[in-house]
Amino acid sequence: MSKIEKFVESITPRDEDFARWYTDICLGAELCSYSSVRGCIILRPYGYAIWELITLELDRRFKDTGHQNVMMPLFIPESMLQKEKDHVEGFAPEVAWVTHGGETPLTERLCVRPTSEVLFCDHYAEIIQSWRDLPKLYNQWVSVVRWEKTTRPFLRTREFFWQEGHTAHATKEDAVEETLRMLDVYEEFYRNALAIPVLKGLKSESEKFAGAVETYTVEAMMHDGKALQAGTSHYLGDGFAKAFNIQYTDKDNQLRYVHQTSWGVSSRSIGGLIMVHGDDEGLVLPPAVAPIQVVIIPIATHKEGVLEEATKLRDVLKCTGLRVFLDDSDRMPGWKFSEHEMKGVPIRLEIGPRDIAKNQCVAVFRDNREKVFIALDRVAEEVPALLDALHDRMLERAERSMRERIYDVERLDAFVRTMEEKPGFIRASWCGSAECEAEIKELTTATSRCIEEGVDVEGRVCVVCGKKAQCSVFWGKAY
RNA sequence: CGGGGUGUGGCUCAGGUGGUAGAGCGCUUGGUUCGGGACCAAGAGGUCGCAAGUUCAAGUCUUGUCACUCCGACCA
Repeated sequence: MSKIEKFVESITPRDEDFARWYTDICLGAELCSYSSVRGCIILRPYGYAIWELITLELDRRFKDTGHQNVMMPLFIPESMLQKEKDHVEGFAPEVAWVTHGGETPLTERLCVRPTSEVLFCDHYAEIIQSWRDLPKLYNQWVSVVRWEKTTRPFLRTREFFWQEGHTAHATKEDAVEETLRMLDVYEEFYRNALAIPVLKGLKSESEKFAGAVETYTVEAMMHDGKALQAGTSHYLGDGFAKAFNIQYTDKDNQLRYVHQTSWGVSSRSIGGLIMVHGDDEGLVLPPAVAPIQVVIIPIATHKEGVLEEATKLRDVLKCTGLRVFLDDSDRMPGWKFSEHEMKGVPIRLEIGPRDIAKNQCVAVFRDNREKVFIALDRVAEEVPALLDALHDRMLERAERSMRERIYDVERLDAFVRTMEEKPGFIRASWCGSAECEAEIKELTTATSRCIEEGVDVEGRVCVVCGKKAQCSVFWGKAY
């Protein structure tokens, strides 16, 4: 074993160097490659397949809630971007500009979209006239560019893939309802598709989206205790509508401004998958977004009947609609085991001469490595149920891991000490002032992740200044 | 933007004091193997990041430059 081990490709142990472990997985599981442009990645087939499944899961939910897909242009004229003041100021530092067409300088430079609020607004101003035109429930699947200085695969890339929903409503109530509805969609998606539990809530003033009235977020806790902003949903109010003159004639023949929302989830969610579920053997994927849900590994393929039985097994499983892969390459079985563990395949089925003699196969689960025998004529019924159970275990484990690492703190010194000593989130009351929030960032580098919903803080005081608390906040170091 | 590090086959790296490039892994072909990363044999593959300079001679020395990477600052 030790002689072999030397030659075996291995990844950095997770708890030795989390950042290197993360990169090792991205490359080792063949999710992505670095590209020749710093901060941009190439999504390889396996990584893209995961993204494709994520988009399918989300898109289905968007359609179910009445949304339509559109495609806006890649470029935004500078003058259009500048119409909403807060919005430009927020994005200006990280915008990429197109200045030339061929050799000819452009009369107005074009921004490569960092997000598409203004494009949607410009279009909405054109197509919305009457209350009958509302609501407009649009979404688009595109990539956007933000010229980041520090980049990491999936977590912070200069170009990333995402969906951005943009809606226009007649009233504030409708828009706020939409904002919260999509936040719930995100939460449900993260739990049921990615097996990732999230904290849901409102962002503080300093953390909210440039140009929004309110920003809601779903925040997930990674294995190292840091927070990943996993999705945001913004209530934009009528600020954009006023800047872009998006008005409609209401039933009472009065001109009114629309109220808008926007919301997005990006390819960063893949980073979340890696950092929530991965282990020292590699990626661990929840079945819903696993490009291969079941890998079949035949043992002793040169022996009579093995490949035939393995193929039969594959065909039976395919009929149940599962994504199955029969690895009949000429690699050693051990090599295949490791390879598919690295790729996070939820269930491995082994079938060899000894199994065939007993009319069974061996199932091994990626999450807990447990092994069970399944009768060949029971595979089609049992495997789907085993996958469901695997998803539930993954979610449960992630949930426990998060809950166990949220610490309640009442005083600033305890806050600082806890943040230093224990990876995870802190739950602490806050007066709502930007000064106190800044002080915590200054002392600990942690930021407010979101405001806890439905909590009565009567009688409580701010963890920093000791004045009357306005709300309970989750704090953490963030990616 | 500041500081450190690294650029040599696809990958990881070796090449004291200059003399015209090597290993392991991977890859190709054939054979034997197959229940946790096999073995044997024969092959293919490199203008040493780029550009100047010193020298009879540069992977090696000098200068410049570019890229990547780590730490910090910044950052939705």
